[in-house]
Amino acid sequence: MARAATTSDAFNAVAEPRRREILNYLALQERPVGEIVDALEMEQPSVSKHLRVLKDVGLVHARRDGRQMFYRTNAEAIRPLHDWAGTFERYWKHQLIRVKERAEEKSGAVKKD
Amino acid sequence: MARAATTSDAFNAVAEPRRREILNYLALQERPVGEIVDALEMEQPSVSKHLRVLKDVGLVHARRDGRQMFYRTNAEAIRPLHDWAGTFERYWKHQLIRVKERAEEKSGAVKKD
DNA sequence: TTGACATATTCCCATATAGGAATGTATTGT
DNA sequence: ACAATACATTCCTATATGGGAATATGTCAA
Repeated sequence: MARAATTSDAFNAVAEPRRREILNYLALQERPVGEIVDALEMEQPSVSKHLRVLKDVGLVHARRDGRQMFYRTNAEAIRPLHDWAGTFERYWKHQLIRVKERAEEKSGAVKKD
Repeated sequence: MARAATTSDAFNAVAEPRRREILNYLALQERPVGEIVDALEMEQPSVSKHLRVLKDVGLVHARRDGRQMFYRTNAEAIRPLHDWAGTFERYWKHQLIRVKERAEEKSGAVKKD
């Protein structure tokens, strides 16, 4: 079997750097495709294709206004990713504590703040 | 150009569901490959290959003990992902506030708690 | 050294891109 | 209706898988 489709979920969709750039840009406010093309200096078809992927997994919402299509980031869809990564927070905090403890042992100092 | 390599960064590496399972499992404590195989019911070569990818991007650390290789999650490497997703936190909070406000408008109730 | 155990790597293949080029579609102005 | 504008989709191709099977490598025990 090949790799999972980028359209399968948010994890795969944000694995692409350009798509993260688009999400960052659209988080500030909704924008028509043309502005994304100009701002991020990407080819228009490329932007449309990335937006299609993002829309399919629910990471962006689209609204038509005349000839333009306005897109905006649906931050809510990024939460599962944040939550998953967050489950490791206690582990990296523990690691930092251990690093700090070792540093204090080495220095021989007993800080009391 | 094809899709970016899974070894290019943590984002690509965790896009694979089985690799997230492995990271979850190894976060609790270090484990030899054989236990991962048994616990997650995956083929041994498959586990070794996923571990290789995870190690290449720094998401796990390995330690040899006799014939066994013990792996453990390097939570620190997951922080960039958590941080990136976290930049959207204020946006989804805003959305929740708006949803709440609309709900209150509709109900016509003025809660004072 | 030989055999067994624990992992890692290689080979093969079906599949899914991502980018570039070209083309199709929707909407507006005249 | 027709041209122009703004996007979306299709076609093509090089590339990168991820799983299964087979094999190679590393380590320990006798």
